Amino acid sequence: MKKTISRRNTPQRNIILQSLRCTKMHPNAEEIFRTVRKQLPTISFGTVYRNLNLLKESGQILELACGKCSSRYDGEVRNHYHFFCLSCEKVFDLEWPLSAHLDRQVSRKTGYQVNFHRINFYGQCQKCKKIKKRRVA
Amino acid sequence: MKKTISRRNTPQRNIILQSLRCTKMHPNAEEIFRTVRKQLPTISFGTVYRNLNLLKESGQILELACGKCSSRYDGEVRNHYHFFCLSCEKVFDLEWPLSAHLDRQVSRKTGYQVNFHRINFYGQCQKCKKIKKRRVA
DNA sequence: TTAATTGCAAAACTTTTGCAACGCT
DNA sequence: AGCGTTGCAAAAGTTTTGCAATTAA
Repeated sequence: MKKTISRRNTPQRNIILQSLRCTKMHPNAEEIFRTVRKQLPTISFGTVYRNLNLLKESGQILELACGKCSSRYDGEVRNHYHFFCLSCEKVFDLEWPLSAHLDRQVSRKTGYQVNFHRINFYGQCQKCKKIKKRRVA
Repeated sequence: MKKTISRRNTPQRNIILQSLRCTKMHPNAEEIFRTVRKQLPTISFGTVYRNLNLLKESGQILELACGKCSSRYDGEVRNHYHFFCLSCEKVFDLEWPLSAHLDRQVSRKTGYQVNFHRINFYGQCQKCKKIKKRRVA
């Protein structure tokens, strides 16, 4: 008995979604705003946030929690894991097999209803690893 | 060659740390502020945030990212996984064996230097699962 | 003594919202 | 026409910061 909400097909929404599908940078709302404004110079910050929330609710994008920094968004909705570089703050997609049974296992053991899980890895990306090394030497 | 920073032992810092070690509620900064103020009525919000950041940097507490909601803090620093209830927004510790080799495996495969990982499960806790059922019935 | 820390208030930053105008369907 | 959506600006919520006073070492 899920309430269906009618949604319009606006250029703002389409361009935001396209811009997310065209990048692997996991941009935050401000970066999305700056990108989209090149095509739609009058778009507002409020519209960007409203559409990001709508797209998230309808399952067309993912929102990645990121500690104190602003949320980042991902146009690839097939579940996958992420690596967060603690130095440059970039986020990378991992090609790593999903632990498919994990949700069911945790569900059974804990009694929670588990819908999905996320795995985040933290450390230094290749570039920042090198910079660190150089600094120490 | 890590720079050592001298730290003082202030009642504010101690009480914040104690309050986190005494709870499994994963409170946010505001809840910590309210709790600590019972013992230290003059403590300020700025002091709470500054100490949470210092305690996090020195590895005495964990900060849990939580999407758009404010960060939550955990006094149990032994790595463990969490369950986030999407309905009541509570956070629960999981007693689940750590995937100890995962960091090394991802490191080897990707070339990133992986320091640690987090696994977050999302869904409905026991209580919210029941409420949802009742609503549908 | 002195440098880290505190309390306070203001600022910075992220995200949401009220509202009138606009434009899909 | 009807109502979802937009742009704008103001507000709300979270976290940081400047500064003078305080305090642990």
